[in-house]
Amino acid sequence: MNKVNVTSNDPKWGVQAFATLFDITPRAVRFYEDKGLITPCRENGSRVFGPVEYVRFERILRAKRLGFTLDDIKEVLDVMDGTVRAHVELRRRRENFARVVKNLSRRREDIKKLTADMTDLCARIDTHLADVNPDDHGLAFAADYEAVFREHFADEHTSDINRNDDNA
Amino acid sequence: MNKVNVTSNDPKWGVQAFATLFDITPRAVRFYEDKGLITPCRENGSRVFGPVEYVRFERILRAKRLGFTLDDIKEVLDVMDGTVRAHVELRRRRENFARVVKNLSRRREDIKKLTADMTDLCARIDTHLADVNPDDHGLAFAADYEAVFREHFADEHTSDINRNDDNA
DNA sequence: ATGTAAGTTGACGTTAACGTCAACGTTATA
DNA sequence: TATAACGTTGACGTTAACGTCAACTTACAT
Repeated sequence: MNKVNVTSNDPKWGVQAFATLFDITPRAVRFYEDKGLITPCRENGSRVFGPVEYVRFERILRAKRLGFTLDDIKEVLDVMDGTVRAHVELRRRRENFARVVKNLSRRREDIKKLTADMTDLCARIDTHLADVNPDDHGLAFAADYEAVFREHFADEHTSDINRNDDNA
Repeated sequence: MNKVNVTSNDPKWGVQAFATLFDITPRAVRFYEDKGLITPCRENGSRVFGPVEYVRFERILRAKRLGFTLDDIKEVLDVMDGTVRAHVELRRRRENFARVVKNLSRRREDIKKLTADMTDLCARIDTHLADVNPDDHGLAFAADYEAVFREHFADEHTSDINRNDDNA
């Protein structure tokens, strides 16, 4: 329970080292600071990144990979930092966050389907490359998907009532 | 096996109707055509979208939601359409596709973690909003995540040897 | 003292994915 | 016949997320 604040042997990075940790450029890191996503401490002018910045940045990039904008991410970080005291605003953001969570499960479905599609495609390519004679390989896909459309389309549009929007 | 080409009672949409089906603008649809992602048939000048375009567009947007660029997506569609005959190029793309599939499983992890984070945050907001006295709620997060960093960081960097790049 | 490697702040350029007009053609309905 | 309603093709504007300089400081090894 004692807040000793032992930052002695904690790892520290300059902007260059920190950037390469996440496989990005120093420019990107500075850009994120300008946007207010991270606020590294300074030692005579230079930025110094520690463990706190590391975990924070991990989550930033995680969200970014999933297609969220930096403004979206800041909306979350602000709440985490406790800089959003107004209850009305907190409630507003909480609703958005809840929507995001819902959409994330839909993303999972997207990943499933895309993974299936891509592995299937890879398999088709393999068989085609292994094949000796080049037959009408290209049209296979269109034919397949035209066939199963009716059922698919029916499904989509009976459940069309409860639609909801995208990301943030 | 008989290619009857029964397009009689198939659903058809104009660009406006088609766009609203996917909750986007006609401009976006036209843009995708300019990029070569879809090629709807024409009836005296106007674009006409059918089932084929529908399923195609579904997949396009699915990939887009996961952060892929339109050029990335076109690389896939070209192969599906069979317009990439050169074996060398086919092999090249197949490798990329395989990488994409691998990265998609990492995306799943991203979703998991972000979902956990967001639901946790929502819960914290709820308890804070329900609470009567406003105590030092804001700092909770930073403290929590500083604590678990060491172990976390060690994990990250022992498995740092087998890194691989991002999307396409 | 002189590189050299690391950092800094502007300022401007760039790319993707559209938005936003403008100017125009076609069809159906009052 | 006129006036919507729906379509078309440019052409230009916009935003996010940086890249790419330039001009400069600071720390340290030779």
